[in-house]
Amino acid sequence: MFTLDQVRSFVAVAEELHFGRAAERLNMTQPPLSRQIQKLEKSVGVKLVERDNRRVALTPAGTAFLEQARKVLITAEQAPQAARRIARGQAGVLRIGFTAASGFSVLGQLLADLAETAPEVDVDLREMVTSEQIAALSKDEIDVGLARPPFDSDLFDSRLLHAEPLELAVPAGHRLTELGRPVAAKDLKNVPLIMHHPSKARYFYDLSIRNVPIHHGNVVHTVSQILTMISLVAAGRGAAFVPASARKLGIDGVEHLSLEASPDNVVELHAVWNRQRFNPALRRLLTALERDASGT
Amino acid sequence: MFTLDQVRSFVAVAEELHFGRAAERLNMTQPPLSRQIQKLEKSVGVKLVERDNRRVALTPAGTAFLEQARKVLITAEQAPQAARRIARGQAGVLRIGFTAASGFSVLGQLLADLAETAPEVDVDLREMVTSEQIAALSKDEIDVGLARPPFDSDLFDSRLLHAEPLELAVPAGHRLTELGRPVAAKDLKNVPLIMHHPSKARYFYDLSIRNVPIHHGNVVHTVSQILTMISLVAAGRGAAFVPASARKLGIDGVEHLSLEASPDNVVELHAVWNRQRFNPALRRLLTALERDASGT
DNA sequence: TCTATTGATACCTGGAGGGCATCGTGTTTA
DNA sequence: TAAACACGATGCCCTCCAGGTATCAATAGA
Repeated sequence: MFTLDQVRSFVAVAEELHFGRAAERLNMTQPPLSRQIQKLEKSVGVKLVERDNRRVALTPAGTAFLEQARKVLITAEQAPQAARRIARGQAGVLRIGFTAASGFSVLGQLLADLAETAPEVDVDLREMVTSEQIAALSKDEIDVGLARPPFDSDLFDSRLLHAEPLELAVPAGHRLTELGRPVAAKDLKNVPLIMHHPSKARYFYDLSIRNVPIHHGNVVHTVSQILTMISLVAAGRGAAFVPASARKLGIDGVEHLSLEASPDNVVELHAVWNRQRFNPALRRLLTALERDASGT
Repeated sequence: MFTLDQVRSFVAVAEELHFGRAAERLNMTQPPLSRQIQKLEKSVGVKLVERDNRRVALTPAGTAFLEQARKVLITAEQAPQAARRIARGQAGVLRIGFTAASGFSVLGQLLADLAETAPEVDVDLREMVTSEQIAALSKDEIDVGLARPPFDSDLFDSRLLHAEPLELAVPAGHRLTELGRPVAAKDLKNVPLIMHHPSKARYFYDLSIRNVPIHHGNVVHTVSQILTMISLVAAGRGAAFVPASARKLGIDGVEHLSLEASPDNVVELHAVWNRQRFNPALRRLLTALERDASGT
């Protein structure tokens, strides 16, 4: 097989139609150039350049090969460019795992920022719960997750994206809406509750019971998705603890009530990524987040 | 700049994700392969393969480069094929110069044969008189001409394509049409003649006066193209010596009469080409001609 | 803790590629 | 017509790089 240098030599000769000048252009002397062309012809198996002491011309095969040769050189020269752009994070694909809840809090703004700062980065969105995201990060199936802590900080790095309080979603016209103050634990004594699944939505489950002592007899449903909870609230099945941003969903028949202030009442959403597999486009995402944070 | 070998090495590593196995596939040992990858990364300017003692994986940039690398290899491997096909005469362009007169004798059959035996050969047709064809062959503007002898046999090789007698074209209803025998020189005593141009159509001019002693007083027009002659004959301006194949033109108002037999009365048409610039597709054309000749 | 695996490194060797000098041949010049 | 010239090919030498062997270093698993 021939080498790229031989191809370059051939193109120079084909363009100059003169070995001496071609050699000059290639910063070498004429003899090794002659030999390179001979080798190229041998490996292609065809005479490419017709030459005698006076005249250098391409054979028909040489003319055809010249076209191909240029194509080879161009592809070879362009090959590193895509790689470099991706390495700089200017292009490429960023696979983002997100929880349904993050979908109505930060995801929209985040995507808008990313599109502005790194328009050549394609985004691949996959909705999954936190535990699935962690697994996907380990298996290199996503580049970054929008998930709830805690994370194993040996394997994963993370950044706080968004913090908000839990609130109580109640059916419209519920008696608690007339309370005139934040809802306290004692107000919930006889209120039917739609609770988070203790393992599948462990983060919310833990957070809820840490803030409000639950009368387990009041729990009428156990679900794992915030959206499902809100639907059930709208259907009048009971009240539910949901992040403040769930207001943005604007579901009819649901009202959102603040809970009594507590330092523990903070729902956190983090961007998480695998320390070992840092996708350069991720840096762009983080830059976008920084701008976002400083802007707010 | 990187080499094709480095690209091949990278593709092997990317596919195996294991230096030892990749080296085996490349018929080499692992250490030089590691170095090739290092060099490639250095020349691309980007880390392409993430590796530690336990794990080999492509970086995002590496994934992008792999795609490009495969493209480079494919183009490089295909480059010689077109050249080889053309060298074998299986493809390419054949530029054919032809005289207007050959257009209605052999050209059609020749193109049909060529299309059958070498369908991938493209044909570039250019109408020109013999002298122009000779000049074009010298300047490598056509690959083969369909022309009249003589040719300088040092520079050009040729092959007889077609031989036919000269005939006399007369206006329909001309008194010679009632002769009932081939026209002889004496029959032309008072017939107005349309003659060939002595230099531009020298071949026909020489041939005509060699066969029939011309009364120069009878010459009413001097033209260089057979088609023009026939048109003038159809217009009743006089009679003209034209090759037998001119009958095929089927021009209304013209009748073709045989001339008295003579061994000199042979109009020859040759395929001519430059000995120094033999287009491989030409060999295909000649093969086609051979078949044609044996078939007739 | 010991061993197996695997990529990186050190060192050596053969071959490919480049440079210089020169040849062969065809063209131009005196 | 002979000498000078132009240009690609060839011979010879030298350098440098790719590849091989041996070994190291780091990690995972027993």
